[in-house]
Amino acid sequence: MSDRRYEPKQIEPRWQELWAREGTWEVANDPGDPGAVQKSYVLEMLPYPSGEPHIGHLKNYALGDAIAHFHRRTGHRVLHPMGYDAFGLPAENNAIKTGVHPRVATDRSIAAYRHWFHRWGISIDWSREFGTHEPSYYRWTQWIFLQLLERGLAYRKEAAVKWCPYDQTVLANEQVIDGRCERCGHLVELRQLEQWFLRITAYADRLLDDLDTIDWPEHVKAMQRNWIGRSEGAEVTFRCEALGIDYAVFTTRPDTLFGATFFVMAPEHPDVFKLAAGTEYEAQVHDYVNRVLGESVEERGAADKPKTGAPLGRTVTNPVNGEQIPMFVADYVLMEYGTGAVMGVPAHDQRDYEFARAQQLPIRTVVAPPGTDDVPADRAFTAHTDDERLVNSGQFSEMDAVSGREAIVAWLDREGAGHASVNFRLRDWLVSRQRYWGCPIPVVYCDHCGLVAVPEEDLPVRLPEVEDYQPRGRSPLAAAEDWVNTTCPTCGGPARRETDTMDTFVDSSWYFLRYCDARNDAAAWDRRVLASWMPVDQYIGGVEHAILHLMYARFFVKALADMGLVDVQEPFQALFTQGMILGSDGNKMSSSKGNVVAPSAIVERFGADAARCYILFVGPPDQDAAWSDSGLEGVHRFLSRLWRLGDELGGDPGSVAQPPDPSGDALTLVRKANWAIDKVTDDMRGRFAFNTAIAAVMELVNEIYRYPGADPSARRFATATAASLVFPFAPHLGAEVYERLSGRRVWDEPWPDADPQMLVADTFELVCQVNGKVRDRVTATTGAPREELERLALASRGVRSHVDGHQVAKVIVVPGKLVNVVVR
RNA sequence: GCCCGGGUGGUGGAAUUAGGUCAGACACGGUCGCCUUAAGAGCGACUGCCCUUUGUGGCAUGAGGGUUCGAGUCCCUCCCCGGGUACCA
Repeated sequence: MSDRRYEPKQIEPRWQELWAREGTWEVANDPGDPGAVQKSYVLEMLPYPSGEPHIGHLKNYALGDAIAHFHRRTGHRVLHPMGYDAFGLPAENNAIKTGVHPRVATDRSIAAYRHWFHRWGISIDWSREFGTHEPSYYRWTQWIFLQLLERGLAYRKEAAVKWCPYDQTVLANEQVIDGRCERCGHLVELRQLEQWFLRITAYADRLLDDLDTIDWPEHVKAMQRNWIGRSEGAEVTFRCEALGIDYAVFTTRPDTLFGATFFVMAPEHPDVFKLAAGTEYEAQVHDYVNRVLGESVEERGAADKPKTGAPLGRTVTNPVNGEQIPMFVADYVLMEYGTGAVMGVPAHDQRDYEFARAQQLPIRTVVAPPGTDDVPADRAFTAHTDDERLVNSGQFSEMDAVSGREAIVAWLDREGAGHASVNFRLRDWLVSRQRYWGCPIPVVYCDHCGLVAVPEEDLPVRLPEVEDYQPRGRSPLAAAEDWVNTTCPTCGGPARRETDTMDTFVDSSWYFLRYCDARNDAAAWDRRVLASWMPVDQYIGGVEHAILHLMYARFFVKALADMGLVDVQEPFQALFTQGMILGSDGNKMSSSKGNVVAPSAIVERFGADAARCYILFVGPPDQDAAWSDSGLEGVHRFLSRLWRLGDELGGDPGSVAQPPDPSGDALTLVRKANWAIDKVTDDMRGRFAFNTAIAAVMELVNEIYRYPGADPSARRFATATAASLVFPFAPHLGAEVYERLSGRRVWDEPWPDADPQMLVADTFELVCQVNGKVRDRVTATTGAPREELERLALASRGVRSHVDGHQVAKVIVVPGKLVNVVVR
């Protein structure tokens, strides 16, 4: 046995240099002959370059790399590129703090990331690398924006938008978490501002329906479904006779229409002051609305907050019964959802109930279980049963709730007072940001021509240099006067550039398309090239992007498909969401807790292979796992053992083929090697069971140690097999050991096939049970008939002693496995 | 509240896809041994719990029921933990 030591520091750089020099992982575009060799596009979410990569990145790329290697060696042309999501607030905030230009800090960080990806041995096609902040990339981001603008999918609108007072910019709904800015945690305010939106709501139905066509984790689909929030119901018109205006409301419960005893509008509703004007409540309404609009989004959103509101002094007509019901303004009604007004049905809605109690409004039950006409008002909306029927509902009374609902909607339709309707929770995507470090929006404002798109040939609109990035509620770009003042592309007169930049999620909504044709200067991509790679076959990243990035990217692809620019409906055919690596204390890593594990330190000490293998071995990759130094050492020990086998057996390269007709210990080793091939292959194919795959290779290595005297050809075969199987997880060591034994490059070798003859033994251990309890085990011949197995079991000592004195009721035989004797 | 996950040794986890091999692979930690002047590294053995019957013994996969010859795995009820989301009418 060798007593030399495994030194990853000597092994790993050698392979890294070779892969870099030879461009081993580069793959050419070959749109001419799609299908000749099966393609596989393996992609990890691109990193946001900030400082140095952390342990989560190592996990992400170790996972993707294992899949990429496995696909390559199972006969696929694999596209596995890398880039950087380089625009964004953190770099800009850092610039404000340190005075370092965001471009400088970002480029520095990109260099660090690039260095570590090499050092980790990730098999990346570096010929396609880019950063989203490069003009050669954002030129096409702007181009896509113009395509959206041309089709009305990008538009400007004044709306009550979420504003972060700290970052001094507006935010998308998706970027507000519990009423706070997801970046800085400050309470978000509502402001009435004109902003740029992308019309993602036009795709709500397809974004929802097409979830059924993709292979994503169920919980991610569920989150997207919730976020899209499709509700079926009806729109019903209530007329305010005094002003002669019709107000529509959306309801999911048209069956409760007869129970509407009041009508409520959102404080932001444009008609609120008009309605109250001249009534005795005018001053009260002004006070109330002003107070509510000054509240933060969080205060406003608290669910347990008591219901408040003010009467408007007007009534509307309930279309089904002609009743005049009073109008109110109340902050529990949201302007952004539905029509900004609701009918109040206190008997069948918790919120309406609370409001009715606060305002002392009547509560009328209109849906009740059979045999009851009136349900206690405080319980009416909780207990719903299938056999409920309508009561106090005029001509619809006594109908069951389901057909009553349909009948009421049909009646409304006939009378022109309403119709069936579907509502979505999803809102349009607010994409403009009043910040510096982002992609400029390529439009100008001309006094004569109004809003004018920058012509394609003038792209990119370059981000100007500015001295001061400090956010002041308007974009820092506005200070670059030379840049802002331009000429109108249409009339040639003076014009001003748009000074807002785009949300960085725009940049990352199409980067996976650009990788396919990254060096194309004439277009964002060649459609044929795109068709040869898309969709991404396996996408890998954190769940934190379940809604934002993953929804936006799906929207972009659908919009681009409608323009005839791409040929797929979904960008990511399969998605894998990885769990986090937690600190050794089980908490999320953070510098304040002092539990941060830096990948650089681990790789320095134990090598990239050990770090990568450990992260994959510690548990199922979709689960969170706590970091453990001793666990890492255990994996390092395993790799050392494999290395020493290579050192011992690999003096002069030769055959590593499976030896013919092995017997004795050699047969045991050959069987174990084939078992490991079968197990690892199975764990990798479709599943992501890297932890058990690595465990299987460990078992194989342990077995080789157990039989030091076995025939050397069998030991060489088993060791080379272990190296070949471990290569996707520990590429340097796998390549090293395989080369020592065979003289060949393991990545050029096809993935091994298990020899079916070696997967089954001649005999097996027959489990003998009595009443379901194991009482004996005997050796039986593989493929023996049932009668034979039954006879063996009944004859076994353990079974005889438990059957003795009882009557055998029946005997269950599971061929190849067990016999269960049932006795009374 | 609603929607997803998940509860298995001292620890991370395996077995859950089709119910079947005394449940616990692999690894960490622990105990002991070999080697060594010593330490380290390495190698090897043992390691779920219980027992005044140490036995081809009993118990055991969050709790309680059920289906079955047989349940960690399937069904019902409940408890606990994690994540997402929430005044969406």
